[in-house]
Amino acid sequence: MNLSLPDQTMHSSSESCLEDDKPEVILPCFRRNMYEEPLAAYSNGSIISQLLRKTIHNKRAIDDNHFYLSNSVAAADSGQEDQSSVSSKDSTVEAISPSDHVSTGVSPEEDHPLPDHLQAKRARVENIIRVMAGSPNSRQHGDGERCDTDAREMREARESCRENKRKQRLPQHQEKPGSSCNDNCNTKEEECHKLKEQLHSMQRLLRQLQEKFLQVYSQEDPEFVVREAAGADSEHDIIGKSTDACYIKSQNLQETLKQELSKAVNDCIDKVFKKVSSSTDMDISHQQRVCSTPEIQISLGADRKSLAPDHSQAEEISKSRSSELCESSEAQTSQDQTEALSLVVRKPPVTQVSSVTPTVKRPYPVHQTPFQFSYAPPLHESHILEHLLKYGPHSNFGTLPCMPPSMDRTSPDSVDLSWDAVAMRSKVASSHFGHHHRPSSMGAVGVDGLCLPHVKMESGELQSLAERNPYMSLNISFGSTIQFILHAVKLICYFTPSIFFFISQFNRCITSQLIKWFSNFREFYYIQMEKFARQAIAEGVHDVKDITVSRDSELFRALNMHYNKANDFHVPDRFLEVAEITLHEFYNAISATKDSDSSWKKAIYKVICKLDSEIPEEFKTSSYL
DNA sequence: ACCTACCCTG
DNA sequence: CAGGGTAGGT
Repeated sequence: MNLSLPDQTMHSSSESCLEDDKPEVILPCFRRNMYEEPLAAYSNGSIISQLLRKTIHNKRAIDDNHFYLSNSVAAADSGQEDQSSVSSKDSTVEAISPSDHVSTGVSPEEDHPLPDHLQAKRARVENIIRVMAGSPNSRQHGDGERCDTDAREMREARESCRENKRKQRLPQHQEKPGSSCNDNCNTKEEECHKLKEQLHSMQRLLRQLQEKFLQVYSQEDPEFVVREAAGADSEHDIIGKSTDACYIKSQNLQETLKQELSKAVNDCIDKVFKKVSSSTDMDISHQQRVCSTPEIQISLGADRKSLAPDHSQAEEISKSRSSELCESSEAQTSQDQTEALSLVVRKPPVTQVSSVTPTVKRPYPVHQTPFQFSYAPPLHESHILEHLLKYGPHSNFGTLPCMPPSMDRTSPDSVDLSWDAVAMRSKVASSHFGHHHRPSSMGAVGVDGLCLPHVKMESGELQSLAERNPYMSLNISFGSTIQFILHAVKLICYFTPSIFFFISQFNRCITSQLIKWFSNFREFYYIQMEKFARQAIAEGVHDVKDITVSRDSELFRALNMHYNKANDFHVPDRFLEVAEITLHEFYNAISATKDSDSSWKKAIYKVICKLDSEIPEEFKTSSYL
């Protein structure tokens, strides 16, 4: 833990790290996309429908594990080909994204009028979006910088909301008359934020999808690109008259995507390392060594087709979601992070591990690798780091090896929140972490893998560390994960050595959290001591020697209930001794009326802190956690 | 100015 | 257990 760093530097680094959205980094590869201009021209309300219309309806892509995307696509699908499912769709979509209901002139829904309640809902959503469009913060999308600014402003607005909440809790009674209005405003504002973020997410997500589809079709059917480039007419042709053809193509889409993505894997890795090695002489041999560890070689040597099709696609979708839905997921939960970061790392179920391990023995690039090492500055360190953490250096950080599928779904939240939380706040919502059962992909990485001193560790050391510590050795692929992340971190440092400050901020927040916890524990301890000391005095105990602390003592039970509720830890005898001494100190001080002094406890603290014991080694590792 | 302990509140 | 105010130390 490094607490001696310049705060201002760290703050500036970390804050900008976390407050920036990164469409600029994510999307450079899309700039050549012919969809870029139409995207920018679409209104807020129409863009989703337009994009969805362009998107090939691949029902196989609809995976329950990816509810967000599935609902988006399902909405379009059902609108076109299965009106009977409208009502069920509505119930599903309602809580997901209002964007799904927003349509334009080409919407098939026009041909099939919606039920009244759906129309009302649609009108409501459209109205909200119109309000957003008219707000000062609202802008047309398709411009990365603007998205960036929007996201930042939304965060600021959320912070402002949070600030308002905080102020409302203050005993300032003058706010009473307007409190309900404030609540309404805040609620509405939050709703707008949610919608806005969801829109952004959907736009980016769909843009990625378009890019992928475009590439696929450009190879399978060069005319497709020509038709697409021809403009709206050809688009209508594809969407309307040629829908069947699209569907037929969609049958092969999954396989094609898989193949294309797989083909890109080795090429990208090779290119990246060639570029890196040619651009620097920094320890590149080591990095290559890291990337060619036997474990990784196994994966490299594996047949690309060995990637299960479903998994491959799921991975693809997951990747998209990983990046696109960070903000929206956070917005959907609409919760401040109020719970402590789980520092205890637990093993995920083995079955879950095995199901995802094959995909993450190594980074998986895709054609549209948003992060390119040749991409010129200005890239803020936070861009790179966040992107790496979201995508990995080759766009696949969303499927970390030690993340079971269930966590995979929440990975965007987890990743994003991890960094957000640790840098902005010192706490992380447990809901995002699977209620403390979250595997340690980020926990261990954040605390250990990215801690700068640890970065210097060789991968072998990390592996052995993982093996020694059962709370770190989550599964067999933990080592490769660490290697992967270690590698990513090193590469980050090529661009931004000052990432160190971000890491420092991370540690600072972790430290602050720990300080708070220990402070609370300590507080409870001394409160109990004072309480029982006064109780003894009140009960007429005259001799301090009459006050003892044993395992049967009420004091001990109270403390044990607090620290060791499950009673699964054998409290050392030494604690009883120290507790008794503490009690005596309090008794004596109170008896001597020293408690009239405001700092009378400090003398006791001084005495007690000298009695502290060494923490046993085994306790530090795992077995008592 | 910054950090921390202490204290209080919810 | 967390958040926040305050006081005191550096």
